[in-house]
Amino acid sequence: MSSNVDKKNEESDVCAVDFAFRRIGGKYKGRILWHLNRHNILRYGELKKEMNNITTKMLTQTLRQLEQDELINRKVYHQVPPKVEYSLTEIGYELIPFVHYLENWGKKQLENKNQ
Amino acid sequence: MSSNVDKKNEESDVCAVDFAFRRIGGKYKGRILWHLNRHNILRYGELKKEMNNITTKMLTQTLRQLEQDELINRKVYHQVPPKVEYSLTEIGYELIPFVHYLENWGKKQLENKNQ
DNA sequence: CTGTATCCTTGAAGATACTG
DNA sequence: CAGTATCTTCAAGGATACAG
Repeated sequence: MSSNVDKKNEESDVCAVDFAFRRIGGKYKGRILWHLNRHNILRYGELKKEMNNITTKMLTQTLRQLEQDELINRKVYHQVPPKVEYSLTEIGYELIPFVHYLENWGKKQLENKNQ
Repeated sequence: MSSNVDKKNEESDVCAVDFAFRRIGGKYKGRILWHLNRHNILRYGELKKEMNNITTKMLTQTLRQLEQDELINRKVYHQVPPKVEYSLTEIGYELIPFVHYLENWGKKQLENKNQ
């Protein structure tokens, strides 16, 4: 792999940007990471309430993607009724500074708009 | 505005995250910012080459959005043939640290994958 | 060279009903 | 409680032709 990376290093850099954007893109991923960071651990239902109006389909689907990309942990308690807890993985946690950075940037833009 | 922000501060925080994600979401925005930062100024055609396979429709459309959100400048030289230069605004430039953060994060994940 | 204008395809997201 | 399963809608993105 490193053989063809050498000549076109710029390309692989861009791919990394692209790769990362695909990982955190979509309508809900940023907000889910934000909430999970704020609460450390959230059950499915708790997260759904925080997300306000998201459908179960979208929430489940998005959580599965995040889990597959290893940005979040999913811990199932085999009880009745069931209990499932979500939390950030280390990799996911590494995105938090960036989420906060974006949040502050966004706040700044919103303030300027409302003046 | 600040009156109803007090009681539900968390909500406005999330909105800022959401707001920012919409600004830099989409398939090409991150990469465009990345290239503009790298080259300072790029003409339409140069940027198109850098972007590799993007259609004129998508490139123009995305550039117009970025311009409207004041993340980039568009400078037209009324010549024949025309010449248009794109560059980052100050606001857009403020997103660069975040693009780089994501880039490094992405590189790290890609390295782990290929091992 | 820097775009517009159309038409078309695809995938993301939403609504709703149902289940272990 | 924590999801699945379908069906539908809609906007993002792509292909192609043309223009100032």
